[in-house]
Amino acid sequence: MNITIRTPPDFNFKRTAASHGWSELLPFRIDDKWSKLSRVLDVGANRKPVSVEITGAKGGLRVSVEGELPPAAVEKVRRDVRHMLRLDDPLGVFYAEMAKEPAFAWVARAGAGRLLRAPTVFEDLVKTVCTTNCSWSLTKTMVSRLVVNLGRPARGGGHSFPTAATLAEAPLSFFREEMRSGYRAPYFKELAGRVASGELDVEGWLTSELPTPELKRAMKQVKGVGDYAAENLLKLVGRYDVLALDSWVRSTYARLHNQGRAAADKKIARHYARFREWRGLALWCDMTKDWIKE
DNA sequence: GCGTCCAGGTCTACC
DNA sequence: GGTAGACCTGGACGC
Repeated sequence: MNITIRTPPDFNFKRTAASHGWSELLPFRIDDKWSKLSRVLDVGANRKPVSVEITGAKGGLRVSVEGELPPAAVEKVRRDVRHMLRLDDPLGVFYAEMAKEPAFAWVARAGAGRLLRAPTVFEDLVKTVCTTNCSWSLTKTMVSRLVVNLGRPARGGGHSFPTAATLAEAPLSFFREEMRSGYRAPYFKELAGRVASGELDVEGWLTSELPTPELKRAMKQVKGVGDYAAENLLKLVGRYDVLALDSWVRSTYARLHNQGRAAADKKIARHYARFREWRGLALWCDMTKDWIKE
């Protein structure tokens, strides 16, 4: 069956699907042209997960699912797709700010700035820890092993992202010997236990009223989450007054704005400071401008 | 084939 | 509060 989802006028499917590396991490998949985003979604504890294919259509999205789904499951798919592709994020003020500067005016024209995210903060959190202190290829390998081994098989192929409860039940040896996550293994085990027991409400970060520095402090209470990981997560919950500097951003900044020489973090911060609460998003758009030709 | 470096960093101990 | 050293893994690179 096909589900149609209306999108805002400034929405750009390709820019969103390819906004950062998440589309390459299971249970997401992206085609070579960045025109079809696939994803396995949970549609209820008593139903098999479903594999959906999302493509851009005029004025909206087409979400294809194998077979038919009951109304409640259709509603869950709609909700997840809207959340993942940030369809309800208010970016009008951001685009107005970007349009004021010639070097950033393309952002509003292109409809860039929607950062793809998972249906749950828990998944984004686990994946973010998988990006730290390793190559991108190792990140993909660790996430794939986690999803394939612990995720539920889906109708239409693939596996869902495992829940915190599933991770909590897995032995520490799984994270070490199967996932091969190295020193991160006890971090995942501890995090999953805290989330599954209800001690830690990471989904609440989406609607938290804490000021960003306090929310960042709360995020850093999770083992394996430092400055970069917390700031990356902040962007994924809609806070852009942080930069999330990592080695890739630093080297890209050096190439684009510093004649190939390494720049101090303070210099990078100064470069984007004028964008205030949008500086993190302005930086990311700047770094990824050439990923897609206008 | 082997050793070294380092990648989309973080933690701990120590000062 | 700032910093050195340790930490898993695996791909790239030099020899």
